[in-house]
This record gives sequence, structure tokens and C-alpha cells, in this order.
Amino acid sequence: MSTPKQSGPKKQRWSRAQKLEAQRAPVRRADGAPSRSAEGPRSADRRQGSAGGPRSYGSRDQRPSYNRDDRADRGERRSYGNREDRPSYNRDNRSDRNEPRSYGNRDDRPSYNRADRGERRTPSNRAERGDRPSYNRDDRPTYNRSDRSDRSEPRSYGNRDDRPTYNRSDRSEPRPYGNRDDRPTYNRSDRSEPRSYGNRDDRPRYNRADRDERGGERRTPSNRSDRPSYNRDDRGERRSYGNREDRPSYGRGPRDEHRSSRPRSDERTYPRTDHRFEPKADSPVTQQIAPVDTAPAAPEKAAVHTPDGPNGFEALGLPETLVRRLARDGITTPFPIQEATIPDALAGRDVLGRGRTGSGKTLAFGLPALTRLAQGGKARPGCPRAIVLVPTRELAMQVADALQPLVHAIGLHHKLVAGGMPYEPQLQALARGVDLLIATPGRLMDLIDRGAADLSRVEIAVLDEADHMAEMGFLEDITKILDDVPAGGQRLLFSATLDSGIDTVVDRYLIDPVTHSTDDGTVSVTNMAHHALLIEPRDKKVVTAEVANREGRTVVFSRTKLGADRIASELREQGVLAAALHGGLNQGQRNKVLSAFKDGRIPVLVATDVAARGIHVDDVGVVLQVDPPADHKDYLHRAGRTARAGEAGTVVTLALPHQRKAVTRLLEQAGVESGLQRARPGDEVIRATGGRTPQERSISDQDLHRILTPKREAGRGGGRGGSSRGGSGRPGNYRGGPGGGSGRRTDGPYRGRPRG
DNA sequence: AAAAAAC
Repeated sequence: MSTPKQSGPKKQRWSRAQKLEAQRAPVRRADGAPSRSAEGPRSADRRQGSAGGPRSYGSRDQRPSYNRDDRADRGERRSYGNREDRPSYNRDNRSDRNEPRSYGNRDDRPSYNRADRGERRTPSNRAERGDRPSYNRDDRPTYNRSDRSDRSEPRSYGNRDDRPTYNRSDRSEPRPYGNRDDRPTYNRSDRSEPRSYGNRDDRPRYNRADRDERGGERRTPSNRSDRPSYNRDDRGERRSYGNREDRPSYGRGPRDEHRSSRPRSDERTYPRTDHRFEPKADSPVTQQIAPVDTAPAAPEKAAVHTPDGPNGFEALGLPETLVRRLARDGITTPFPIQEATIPDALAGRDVLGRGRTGSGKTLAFGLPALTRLAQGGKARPGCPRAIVLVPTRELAMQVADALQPLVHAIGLHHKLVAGGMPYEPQLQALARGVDLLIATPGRLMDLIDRGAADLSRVEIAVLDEADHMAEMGFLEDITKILDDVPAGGQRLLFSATLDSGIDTVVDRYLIDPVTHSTDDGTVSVTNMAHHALLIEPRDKKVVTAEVANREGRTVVFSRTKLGADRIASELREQGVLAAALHGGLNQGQRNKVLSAFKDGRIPVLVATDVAARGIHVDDVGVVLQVDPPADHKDYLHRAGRTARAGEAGTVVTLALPHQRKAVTRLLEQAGVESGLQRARPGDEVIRATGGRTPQERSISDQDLHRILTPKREAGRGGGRGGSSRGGSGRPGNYRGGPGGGSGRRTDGPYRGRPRG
């Protein structure tokens, strides 16, 4: 590669001028002009360091596998090139490795050998690409497209038997993903049956994917009729939103992220008021949020029709297309973090943004990113132009949902790429070319390793919940991914807290960043009440149930997955309808639980920290931390699940005597003014949170299952015509239902939200 | 130390 910088210990930063130069012509790289990586000190010294050699990304000619002609000769089954030539996929190499392989150290990962990958991707190679037709992206229909057409089945991986990578048995190393025993097949030999995705019917994901695609040119009526409700844009015309209850978990993203009241102007009268959560009369959320959040919305609704009217987003320099699209959803006034970061982000600068959860971070990076992407360039197959990295799948879905209308409005394509969902749609989208990739690290790396994704043309990289991503365990993945992104591109980091180990990432990847903090990083919000209760161990179970047994949604946090399961089941035992959410569940279960919680079938969610960040659910009145958070930042994140969008909320933290000191300090750091107070079951402080001693009978596992999987139960009545109403016409049914285990009747005096 | 993140 061209003059790698001295691999000095100190990384060298680009000067502002250099960077601006690089940014000015993002497309330039396509011309083979010196790419950023070629010049960028960071990746240069990094690569040299890690590749352990002069990075002699061999000559192409030695790599027949990439030769298009060869490929053709080889016959269509083999789309991954000649394996023998490709050490990275070489089975033998892999099996030789018996080191535990935490995938941590890049250098330890022969199969992911940078050199191999680099060969395909590095900028220097890219520069040469012209001479090598086979490298021309456009010539790479394969990632199996052509193959696929031959095969009737949707399969895109070519002949599986050729793909040692997938063969589990080859890998002697202990898997990090221990609890996946539920995943039946990894062994290809078993897989004579059609497709391992077969058993994933419970996963709404397929629909998601389709929806993404449909947004583009592939929208067809037939698709639509199958899943009309998933297509946001269609909803206005085709649907009266009556069946909105059916799809609570989706489609709320963008608006909820931003605001809850929906002054819909046109015919798209969609019941902004969320009746999905138990038709409890107070249904205060929407009404109360409205004034807080949308004070300006009413007058500005006019902006929908008079785009030249005052519109905060327009003033920030965003294109009219996006501004109008936002206005259509009643979003016309930027949140502080958006106001602060968008201009800088639009200017191409690296941005470090801090804002509370729910402060609108998604749009803060989404809008400028889309704007800049729309300014020029076209996504080449396999080469996303921007990536958004998020720490959890749920969050990834949320971001994708939130950005979807905007992406489509501006004529771009995006795709959600995360684990637990089928590969096919993701591979297809990538092959087709996607501008914005929203991804969790694991799957993205997977796709990179498969050669389906190539980050060498990424112009904008976004790290959401960056502080979490910077934590041990995540950081290495993030590093790997960001190292593949050409230096010099724009990087945006957003997080609710900016301390932790985030400096590492900032130092390494951000150049001359602008930092915007729209809050002080504490929980000091006026609409959030905090109670830290010092309790006796023997009271814990009962106190937990008392606090959780209230009207409205409650999120209970547990430190461990096992704990979450245990607490949820103890709650059900005491008659409180609760379900656990954690990473140990398969994706189908996760989705079920989360959507049941979102649409009110399950009022109490017991979660690990998988739900601590970013997950947005309206109307969570209480966050109960059964186990104290690890640190004050976790406190902040967990607490952020309530009191959203100006609504009131209460955070209850339980501490056992031995945790007293730690919790006291933690409260201090988090900016919680009230200290620990002793509490016993039935105490006033518990009642003040709205909690009441549960008196319902136990909820059996069957009950729970039925509630989580409504179709099965409701299927009888509404089987045929009923599908339009879905299995969940009225969530209320599940609660008051006949003998329904959800007999968490709320006849108590308390109905409102606890205040103070 | 746990959780999360690929299959």
C-alpha cells in the first residue's frame, strides 16, 4: 500500500484540511484516486500492525477465484470462488486452530484474515480494480445471484457442502454463543431439508425484510396484500389503521422516537392515541405528552402545506424532501440534540453527541446522513455507503423503522442487518446495493466475512449508544468493523453518556470532532421520581411484586438472564403478569415478548440490560431495578426507559443491606438526590409508586404462552376472515379474558401515574 | 461480572 505511515505508537490524525479534502469528493474513491485508507495514518498503521506483515495483498492474478471467467467455468454451484485458493475459508486452517478463539484479537483470526479480505477490499486494490474486470463490482452478480436463479430454491449460499465455514464441527473452539442449542441445524448434513429457516415462522422478521424491500421498486400488490400493515407508506391509503393493534411493535419507531402526539393532517387519521394498552380510561399518555412535546406542532402543521413556513428542520439546512416527510408526521421542531448536531453533521464533520435516551438521537444522525448520501453517489452491490452500528437487535429494528420513511422519501435504500434473522433478505439487499446499513456488529462481521458486505466504500459511519459499544467485548467488534471503513469518512457517535471507554473509540476514529451535549449526563430530570429502597433479602420477592403490580407498564431490570427468568416467574406466581426478555431467548421469543409488552398484553417486562438502552416503549410508568445497576451510567440508561417524552415516571431501585454503600454512591453519581430509605412490604413508599400487594392467583406457563402467542388461542374464532383483524383485535381481551391468567385486575384506586 | 453481539 502506498507509503504506510511509520507505525509509530502514536496515531496520527488527519488535519482538518486533509479531511475536508477527502470529504469533498466521496465518490472519488471510485475513480481510483488515492483513497483515504491509503493515506490515512490510522488505518495504515493499524493494518500494518495487525497484518503482521507488509501487507502484500497478493496480486490478483494469483487469485483465480475472483476471476470472473473462472467462475463461469467452474459452474454455477460454487459462488465462493475456488476454495483452495482462499485460505480464509480453508477448513484446514481453521481446524488447526484450537485456541479458544474469542475472536477478540484480530490477529488471531485466520479465517478472517485481513489480508485475504484486504485483497478484495483495500483501497489500493480498488485503485487497481480497473485492470481487473473480475473485480468490478458490477460484475459480481454473484453473491450468488446467478446461482440462485438456477436453483429454484431461494438459497443463496451455493452448495453448502463446499462451505466449510459453516460447518460447525470444524470449529473446535468453544462457541461464545453457548445457549443456542435451540438452533437445530448447523450441521449441513442434516440439512437435506429445505431450509433451516423453515422453523422461523414465528418470526415476524421475514416481513420486516420484505417491508424494507418493498419500500423500493419491488413493491408489488401481491406483496402488499400479504402484509399490508407492514408497509408504512401504504397504510394511509389502504388501511384505516383499524388493525393497528395488530402490529404494535413496528411502525412506531420514528414517531415515538420523536414525539407521541400525531397531528395528522390528511386522511391518514391514525389513532395516535394508543389504545392498545388496556383501554384504561385515563390513557393519559398521549394526552399528556401532547402539550409537552408538541406545543409547536399545532401551529406548524401548516408547514406541511407551506413548506416555506417556519420549520426548524428546514432551518437546519435539511432538504425539503426530508423536511416535508417529517412534517407529514407532525415533526417540525427539532429536539435540542438535533438542532445542535445536524448542522455540523451536514457539514461533514465528525460529531460526538450526547443526549438522553429519547432525545432524538436517531434523527440527529439519520437526517444528516441521509441528506449527505442523497447528495450523490450510488450504492454498489455489496458496498453500503453508510453504516449505523447499534448494540442490540431490538434497537437496530427500532432505528431501521424510524428511518424508513425518510430513507424512502429521499429515494435511498436501507437495510437492517442483525442476527437472529434470515440471511436471505439481507444478502439480497446487499447484492442489490444498499445506501444505509443498520447493523448489529456480529451479523455485519459475518456478512463481511462471507464477502457479502464490503465496507470499503462507507462514507459515513454511525455508532449509536456508543458508550455501550465501547465496552469490553463490544469494542473489539466495533474496532474490527470501523477499521474496515475507509479513513477520512464521516463518523458520528451518539450516546447518552460519553464517559466510559468511549474515549478509545473517539481517539481512534474521530477526527477533530465537534461535541454536543444536550444534557449533563445525569438523571436529573424533573419528571422523574426516584426511590431507592433498602430492603431485607427476605422481603425482596414480595416488594418486587408489590412495585410491579400496578396499573400501566413496568420494566423490571435484573442483573442476569437467569435472574430475569426467575423474577418473571416469581411474579407470575404471585399473580403479576410478567415476561422475561434477555439475550438468552431466541429471536422469535424476544420479538414475541417485546411486542406483547409494547401492545399491552404483558404489563411487566423483566429484562436484563438488553433492554436498558435505547429500547423505546411508550408509557412505562415505573422502572424497577431489582438488582442495582452496575454503575451510574447503567442507572441512567435503565431509568431512561421511563419518563420519556416529557411524561412522568418513577424509578425504584432495590438494595440489600450489603449493597447499601455501593448504591448510595451510585445514586450520588447518577445525580439522584434522594438517598436510600428503608422499606418493607406494604410501605407507603411502595404504594406511592402505584404498587399494590398482588392478590391474583398465579399465572401458569400456559397462560403466559397463550398471551405471548395470541394467534394460537384466538385463532379459533378468527381463523378465516379474522386475519385482517389479526389475532389481537383487542388486547384487552387478554387481560380480562375468561379465566385468563392475566387476571391482574386493576380495580384499585390508583390509576394515574405516581408523581413524586 | 454480566450482558450483548453470528451461525
